[in-house]
Amino acid sequence: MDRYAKVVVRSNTVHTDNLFTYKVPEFLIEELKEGHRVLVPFGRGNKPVEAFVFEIINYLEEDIKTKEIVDVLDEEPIFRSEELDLVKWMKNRYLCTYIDCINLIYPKGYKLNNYKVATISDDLKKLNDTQLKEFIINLDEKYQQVIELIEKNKGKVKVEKLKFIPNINNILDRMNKNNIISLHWEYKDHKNEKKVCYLALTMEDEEIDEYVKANKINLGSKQKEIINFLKYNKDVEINDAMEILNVSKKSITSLHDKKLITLRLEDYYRNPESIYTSSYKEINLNEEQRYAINKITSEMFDENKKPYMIHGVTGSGKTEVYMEVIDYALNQGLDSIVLVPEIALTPQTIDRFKNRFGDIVGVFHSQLSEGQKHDVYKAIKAGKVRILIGARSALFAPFNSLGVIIIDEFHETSYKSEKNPKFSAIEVAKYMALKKDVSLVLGSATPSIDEYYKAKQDEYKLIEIKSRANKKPLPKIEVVDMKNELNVGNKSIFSFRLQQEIKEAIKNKNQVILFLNRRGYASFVSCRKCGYVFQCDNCDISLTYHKRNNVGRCHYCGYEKEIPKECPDCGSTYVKPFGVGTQKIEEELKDIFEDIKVLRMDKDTTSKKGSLEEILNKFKNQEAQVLIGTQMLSKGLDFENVTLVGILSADMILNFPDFKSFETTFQLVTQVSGRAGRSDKEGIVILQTYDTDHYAIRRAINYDYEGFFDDEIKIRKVFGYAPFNNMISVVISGANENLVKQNAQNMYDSIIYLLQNRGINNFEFILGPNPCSISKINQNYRWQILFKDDNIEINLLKGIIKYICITKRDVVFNKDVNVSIDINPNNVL
DNA sequence: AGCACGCCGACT
DNA sequence: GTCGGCGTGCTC
Repeated sequence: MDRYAKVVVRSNTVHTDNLFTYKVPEFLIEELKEGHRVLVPFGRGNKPVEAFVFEIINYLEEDIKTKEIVDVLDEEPIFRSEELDLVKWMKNRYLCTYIDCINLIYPKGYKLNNYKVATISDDLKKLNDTQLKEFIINLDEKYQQVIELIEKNKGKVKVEKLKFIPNINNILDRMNKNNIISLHWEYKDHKNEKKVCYLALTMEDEEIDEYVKANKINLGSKQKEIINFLKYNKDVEINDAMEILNVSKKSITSLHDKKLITLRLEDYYRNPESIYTSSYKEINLNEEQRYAINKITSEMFDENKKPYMIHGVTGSGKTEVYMEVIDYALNQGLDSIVLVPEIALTPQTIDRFKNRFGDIVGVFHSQLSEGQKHDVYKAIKAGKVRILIGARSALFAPFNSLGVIIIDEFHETSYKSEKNPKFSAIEVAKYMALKKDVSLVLGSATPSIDEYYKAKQDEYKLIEIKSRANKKPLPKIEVVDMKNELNVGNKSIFSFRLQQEIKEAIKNKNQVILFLNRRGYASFVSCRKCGYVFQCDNCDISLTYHKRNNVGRCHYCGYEKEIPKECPDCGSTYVKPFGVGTQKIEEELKDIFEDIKVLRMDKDTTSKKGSLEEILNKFKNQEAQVLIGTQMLSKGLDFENVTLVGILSADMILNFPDFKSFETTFQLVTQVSGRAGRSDKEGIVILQTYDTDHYAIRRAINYDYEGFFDDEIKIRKVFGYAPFNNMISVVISGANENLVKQNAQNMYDSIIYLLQNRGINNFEFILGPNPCSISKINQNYRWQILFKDDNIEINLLKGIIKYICITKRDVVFNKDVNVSIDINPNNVL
């Protein structure tokens, strides 16, 4: 019986984002499985490309011509059927391509390179040397050049290496047609796996000297050293040997040539103990923690269990709960995934897991190279890594028996991807939990409003932890009204109250954390006379002033320019920086408190590898009294000597033009406050704001999450925001402003037309087209249309957007504009 | 997208 | 008739 395979072809465009049907050749019928990686001829030139088998069928659904699969690329399928389902689900949910999803869940451990080659045609090969020479001499000069190059390259040359010849494609075409050369595609399948080389002697220790003598082998002193070393050390890694003995690779290969040693290649990852033994440590868990652990572990093998949401105040010991749950799972033979918001910011968490569980803890994040990712995947498949800590992409790790997924600080925006596929790790985790019966645990001190609403609707089992693990109360938050500070003549960024508390903390040898949501020195530079504001040349963004080298820097594209003394517009010298950034805080702090030691933690000081750890260690070792930082500070840092937290301006986040800004304010205030008083010392928080009456501030200072939730959910309901509606953002961008605008309008008109055809005449759920809040990034103008699934079924809405933006893309949009679809985006800038 | 192919004008 | 360049349309 005939067999056919429906495959997804590796080609990075939406135009080929379909399932293609290929005939399965006779010799592969037995072997080929769904999830296999195969090689198929694609396009008119039958270019060999990598493809992924999604389905195997034994009849053709319609009368289409098919080509045959060339070969299967790996012994085993790389995807299980549940992973294929996940790809299909994500593609549909986030309106992205198959390949976007495949790239996400399968690190490119293998690289398939294809290239076109030219060889002498079979006809010419039949000629003898003199005939050939005569034939060539009569050819066009350019033809001769090509043949020369082919012969120089041992009868075969890559077409891409001939590109320096003008009009080469035409020349090759004609030579091909005239049967002078033949053109065809070749490929190479690279395995991108890291291997380690081990050395060992080929014979017993005693025999070796005799063998050397008997065969009269000359050994250099270095070579003798290696042999002696190997007598006493078994299985030496080649790099170690080279380093310890200070020998070159040449000496080692030469010993190998003399058949005295063997070289053995093995997979890169270390061999940790693969059998897990629980290292019992007395941990004092409080009743609430124990309840949470019991609840989750007792239901681990229940079918159709709901996901859990742990709402625990800052410092409530959620990590201990996670670790106990994971420990239980391990003892039951189940593996775990722990998602953290940003791997770089959580060295403390990783340390805690490694201390407790040892070598079976793996780390995974997007900054790893493709090869490194592949190594981690292999270790997971081999059962050598059983707990994986990572950013959102760690969710797709190929565990054989996954039992637990934990998402820590799940309210963080980093769980939503900004690039294709623009997935939400929480949504995907829920999908996976449902399909695989995994225990999913979301934890946060400040749950996002939409998920908490769902918890109240019984989609989650809500577990509350209301007391801190150290039994200390949460630090008191004191509000300072900055309007009054101005009235009493304090123009400084620091209120008198905050200054007083800083003094007090330093006197008592305690530490201080100051939080400000903006890096740099000043938020913008402008001319006091004419109001000119320095802007980025590439983006619609004002430049942030960085005092050290007197430049304005764009925080979107990195553009920098020197700030002149005179206004480029009116020529006046009243050019001044406005607003405050972390740099300015540092400067002003040093003005007020002489001899104070300050550390600054923001994107500017932590961009170098290892610099974050350095800053954290310095602060931990009390080398500085004050740590100034941005958002980064809110993410789970634990310093026992911090007694004072200063929030310098809560308004900055509050006034952000986004519907989630109140939620973000509440979360940041709560999280940052939670950094104080984490050990035996009690903490205090000073919060400075101009808007003392705002409910986000009032609720936050009382740690009243429920109250904030009640206030906020009413507003969300009235305006139809999440969780009551989904929001879909379509951004059209391009270098030509008019074209972008026109295309946005074109899309709007097409959508309206389709909706009217379906009898829908109320378009209030569509906003736009409008220029984006940030109307230009990197020389690209941006227009936006926003949709809410108000009065329209989400799948109908998505179907229409998909039809316009993907299926009919070429008709609706110019090829020079870029169309980006985001389902429930983090922000709508 | 990326590739092959076909059409057309220029030039010998 | 040949060369060089560009526009077009399809991909199992």
